[in-house]
Amino acid sequence: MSWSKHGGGGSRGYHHGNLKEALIRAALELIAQKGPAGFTFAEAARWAGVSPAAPYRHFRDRDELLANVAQRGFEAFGEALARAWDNGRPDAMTALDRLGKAYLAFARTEPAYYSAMFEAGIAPTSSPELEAANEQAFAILRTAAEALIAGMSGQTRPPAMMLALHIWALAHGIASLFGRGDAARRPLPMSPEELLEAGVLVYLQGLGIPDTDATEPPERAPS
Amino acid sequence: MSWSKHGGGGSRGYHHGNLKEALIRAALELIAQKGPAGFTFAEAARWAGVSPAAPYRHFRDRDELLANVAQRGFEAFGEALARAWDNGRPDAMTALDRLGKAYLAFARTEPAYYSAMFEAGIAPTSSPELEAANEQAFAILRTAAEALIAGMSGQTRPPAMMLALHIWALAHGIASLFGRGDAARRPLPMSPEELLEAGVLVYLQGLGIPDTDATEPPERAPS
DNA sequence: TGTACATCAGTGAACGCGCGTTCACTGATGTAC
DNA sequence: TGTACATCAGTGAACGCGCGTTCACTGATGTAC
Repeated sequence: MSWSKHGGGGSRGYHHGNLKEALIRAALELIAQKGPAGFTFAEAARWAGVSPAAPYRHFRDRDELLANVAQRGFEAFGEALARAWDNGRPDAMTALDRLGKAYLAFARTEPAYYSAMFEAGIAPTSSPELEAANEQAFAILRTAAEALIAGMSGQTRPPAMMLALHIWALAHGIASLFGRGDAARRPLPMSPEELLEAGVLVYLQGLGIPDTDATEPPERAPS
Repeated sequence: MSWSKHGGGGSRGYHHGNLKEALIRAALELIAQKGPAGFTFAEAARWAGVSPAAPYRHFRDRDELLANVAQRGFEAFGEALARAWDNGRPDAMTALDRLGKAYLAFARTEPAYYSAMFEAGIAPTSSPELEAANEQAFAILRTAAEALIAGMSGQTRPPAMMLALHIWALAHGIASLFGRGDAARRPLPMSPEELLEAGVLVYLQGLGIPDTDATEPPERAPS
């Protein structure tokens, strides 16, 4: 028996047809099951229903496959963040809250991607595509940071880059310490989402956002 | 040739004398070189100059050895943090700054410990000793959080636990994204220490610390 | 102080296993004419 | 529309390797008397 063709009903003859995709999916499945360490080239091939030599037609080695997975991960991550940010609608604070939740949701529902991206020891510069995907995901955070400080005067306005890095680090810290599904998760007296939201609110408060004495009215939604 | 006896001048006969220690040190060395994944029981034994069967006298399996390494790590981590905090002398803000630097310094100078502690997939509850060491290290952060909010009135005082968790998550996020020595480090337009310090300052500002309209005088050090 | 004995800690040989990688190969697909 | 041929993608057998684990064993150490 062979599970080689998961999606679609195409017949699997001598040629697989979409082996590259199948290998990436297999890698994701294996990483999800046993972490980025417990995944081998040979097993990915077996999972795709293909001989152990076949993967070499598509990837130089295990690392190249992993880097590809990480790249896909960053692409999906960037899309999820962009969707959550939704161009800052209806206002930056509301959108930022969604962004934070989307960050944690991604880390939780796509642990395989997340660990390939951040914990597999892959250099973010190991391929131009990976680097680009990485930067594009981070760009969402930067855009959000810029929107948040847009109303501030030059005097009190903090660097957007710094703001973005702080939010990223906090979200990543919470995700990797408390937000994972596996055994390494630490117990927490609240949900990761609550912890992140509270942290970001306090932090923005420290920056003077929302700009309490600014031109725009605060216009808070009820609770 | 055999490097079996690193420290001390004891003779190595049939008995190693301190194999358990030697294996832990070997594991640290191997993890530092190749990450927590690239470390095997057999290689640790070879490193200690001992037959591949010998480690079984001291550890049930690879995971038990890893958990032991993580435990040592948390012990050393807790000590380093406690030393940096120094009971909050001369004041909580100064001590907190040292604490943050000590956190990042540990992650950077002891990457093997750090990854065994946080990235090797070991459950923090996998042994009572590990759990205790873990809690003791976190207790320092909690103590610091309590000292920081000590002067605040019950009205505005935030929960110490939350404060400690936020600082921990931010420090961990920065350490794992930007503070490592290996290839996975991401470039940063400032030092991790500066990023952390700035983040913590903004965060505390958001909480109303230092308590600008409190009873105690601010007493800021120059610069 | 010496001896007998129990316990401890490491030996070394052996096993089965899965991995990474290579190789000449072959079935399938696409394309020029 | 058909045929010849080049290229592509996967085969399957083979290799050397290091790992984890076991086993009966043996040298070293400690202790009772």
